[in-house]
Amino acid sequence: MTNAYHHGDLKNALIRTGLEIIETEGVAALTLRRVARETRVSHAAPYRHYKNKETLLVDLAIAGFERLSETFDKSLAGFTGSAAEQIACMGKAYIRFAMDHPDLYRLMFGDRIKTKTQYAGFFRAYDSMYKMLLEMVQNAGPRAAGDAAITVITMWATVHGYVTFILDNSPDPYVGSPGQIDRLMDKVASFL
Amino acid sequence: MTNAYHHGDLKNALIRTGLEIIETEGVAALTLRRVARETRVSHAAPYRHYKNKETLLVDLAIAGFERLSETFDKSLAGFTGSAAEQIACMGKAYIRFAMDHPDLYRLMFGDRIKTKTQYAGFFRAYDSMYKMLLEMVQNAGPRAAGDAAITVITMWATVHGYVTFILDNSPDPYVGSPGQIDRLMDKVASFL
DNA sequence: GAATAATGTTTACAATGTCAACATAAAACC
DNA sequence: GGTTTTATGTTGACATTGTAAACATTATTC
Repeated sequence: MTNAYHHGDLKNALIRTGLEIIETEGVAALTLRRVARETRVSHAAPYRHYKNKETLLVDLAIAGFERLSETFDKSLAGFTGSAAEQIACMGKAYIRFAMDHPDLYRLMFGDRIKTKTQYAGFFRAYDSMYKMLLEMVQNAGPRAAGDAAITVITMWATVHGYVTFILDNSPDPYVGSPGQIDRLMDKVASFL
Repeated sequence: MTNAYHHGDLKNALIRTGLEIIETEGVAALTLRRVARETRVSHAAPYRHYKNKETLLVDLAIAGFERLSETFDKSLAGFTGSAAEQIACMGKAYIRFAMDHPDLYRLMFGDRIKTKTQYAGFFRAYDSMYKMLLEMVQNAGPRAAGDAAITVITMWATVHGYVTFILDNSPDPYVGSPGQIDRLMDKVASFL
């Protein structure tokens, strides 16, 4: 397995190292050569597994979606409450995830990765999250299909926009305070 | 003025060139050396006017805020309608601006510029826009001061989040269609 | 008019993404 | 079992970039 020459599981090792760098020093510190270095491999080795830097970033973003999914599962495990309460709970979990993993979140939703839909794995991760939200809104009460879509988009846009205000900078000094998050989520839940 | 050696107005010329590059080829194509080249000046000349690349980007973002302001003025000139209609009108102008100048918008609101609040000019531009929105919401009807703030944040976050869905990629294939924009803005106006 | 400050240029450097040429281990095939 | 092929590493090279230092030229100030 772990020869001197052949690594054995380099691709996953690169992903692990990449996530580590993103979480500790941010995406700006993530260079291909550094990922290689910290995985104890030559600077060109990643090219045997990735066409270029962006395709590695795609895998890191996909890993991010998996973690976000787990966060949702945990926050909803054994949750009993109205549809609106459930949505508020998930929204808060979403915001906390973004605040805890700012650069990973940016990688998933920002413009660092261009034309994301061209990457099948990325699209799957994104789309399954959208489908989950759609289902949740539809379970909250009967409505026309088109209406559920616009409701989901509006809610998600609100939370996502708010999160980027927190992460990137805020037009208002109170952005991101716990009290404001609660009030924002109350409003979002009322979109139903 | 325009000597062979001393340019005369290099700083503004750099800003003009930078905006040109952003609008035509995007922020990824904007390198300091290229801005210098297209301004017909040596690659280190910008350093007499800017500490580093980021400080030039800050000036470009500020120019973006000025343009967005003008867009608002135009879209509201002679507008007569309810407060809700006015907000919907401005929201649509905002979305159109972002779609027309995607990379400039990203520069203004994205994470390309770190800790924006440290730049006084940037903060002023940002803050005056926030104040304007706040005033508009307060004019729509009497409400507690704290309530106006959360209302503005929610509205702005929704529109901003929606815009980044359009620019970066969309979880839903209909994101960005004219009909959807109208329906989203109806919802936003109802936040009042 | 000389000293000084402002504003250019040239040269240099380290870091980065990427490619080509080469080396070695693993797998497939006879 | 040995040979060929493929997968997966390494080394070395290159152009581009941001940035700093040293130097040149023009403006400004005393």
